[in-house]
This record gives sequence, C-alpha cells and structure tokens, in this order.
Amino acid sequence: MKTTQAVGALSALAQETRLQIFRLLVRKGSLGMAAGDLSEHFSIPPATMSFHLKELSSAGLIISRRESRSIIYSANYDQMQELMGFLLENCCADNGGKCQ
Amino acid sequence: MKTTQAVGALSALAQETRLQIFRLLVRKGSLGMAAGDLSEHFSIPPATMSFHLKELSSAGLIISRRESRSIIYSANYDQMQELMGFLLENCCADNGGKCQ
DNA sequence: TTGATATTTCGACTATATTGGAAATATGAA
DNA sequence: TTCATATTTCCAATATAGTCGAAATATCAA
Repeated sequence: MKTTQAVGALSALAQETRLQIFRLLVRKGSLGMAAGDLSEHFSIPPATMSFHLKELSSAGLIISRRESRSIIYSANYDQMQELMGFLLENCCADNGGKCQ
Repeated sequence: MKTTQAVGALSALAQETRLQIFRLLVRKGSLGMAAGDLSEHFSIPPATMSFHLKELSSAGLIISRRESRSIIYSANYDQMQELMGFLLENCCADNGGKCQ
C-alpha cells in the first residue's frame, strides 16, 4: 500500500456518516446492504448517500454488486487489513524494535 | 472509543503530511523526534508543522514531552490500537460471524 | 412499450481544512 | 539581564469537502 492510497482510505473513513456506514457494513459481513436501505437507515437523502458510498468505494473500502434493481454494498476486509498493516509498518524499528 | 473520537483520529491521519509524520514517529518508537527536526526532515515551515502536530496531538495519536528547548513528539500506540479495534468491532456479527 | 422503483450524476451552495509569514512565548547560555 | 534557539499562536488567503434538489440512468413488471 502506498501513502496516497492510505490517505484515500483514511479520508473516506474520516467522516461521521461514512464511518457509521462502514462500521454497519463491517457488521453485516458478506450479506451487505442496499444503497436505499442505508439511505433510510441513516435518514440521509439518496443523493448524499450515493456520494458517500462512492467515496468509500473509490477508496476500496467497500465493494458493490447489483441484485435486481438494488445495489448491495459490503465491506472489503482485505483493504481494511492492508490499511492497518500500513499504519503500523516498521513499528519501533528505529528503537531496536522496543516499543516501550 | 466513540465515533466522534474515531473520526478525530482518522481525520488527523487522512492527510499526506500528517500520515508521513505519524508513520515516521511509529518507526522512532519511544525515542520520538523534535518538532524542529520533523520540520527539517519534511522541508515544511515550522508554523505548518506545528499545526499538523497539534492535529495529531489533539486526536491523541501522538504525545509530547519537553527536553530543554525542544519538544519531542512520539506515537501513542494505545490510541492506534483502540482505533483499529473500533474499526473492526462486531465484524460480521449480523452474518453469524462468518466473514466469507 | 409504459410506468414504478432504485440509484447515480450534475451543479450550485455552504462549510471546513491547509498553508505559511509575522509576531508572541518559552527555554537556556553568556 | 540580554541574546539566540525552539516552538507555537494568530490571521488571512487559498483549497478542498459535504449537502441535496432536480434531472438522468438502469432495472423490472405489467
């Protein structure tokens, strides 16, 4: 993972509504949730929800699949794991590996 | 950890310069690094660096200590761990714990 | 087809974040 | 003291992000 990609993922999560959407999708697992249901669940207009889903999606944090007329979004755990690994990379390397 | 606090931490990291500062401090461990050295290392004016350090600091991601005329910043691993735990909380709970 | 439903794109407005020079504050050394 | 060094605060300019109504697009059912 490169810095630019990590900044993208962190920016996507650094917003109240989007963080809540993401955490709900993390709960839902592979079941995911339709854009409209998310819109209703958070009482957010479809246009606004669409904007947020696009942000999370471009950051690679969620993926989407079509099911009839609905679009189902679900969390992308791989991207999440990569992000976390990136944040703690080389932890304490310049202090002989000692974190305390 | 509450959503507001998590958004604060994520916002602090969601910026190219600050992410690089944080990752460097993660490497440095408890040794940390002086504000002025960080400023020089990234070729960023002291005022700008101070702004970024304050952001990371208010988010609880870094801590500071004074050593003579310098202020030494270092990563706060506890806050980082908490943030990560928060992001993956209740993972797949609504899908019987199955992530696939 | 036509109409109903689900979602996205467009565009204009408002709000928030970033930058850095100049001045202020804090520490230590002569 | 007085001066040099280290950092922060102030402030104004610039840049980026978030909101959502209206219109456009996609799917399905009759």
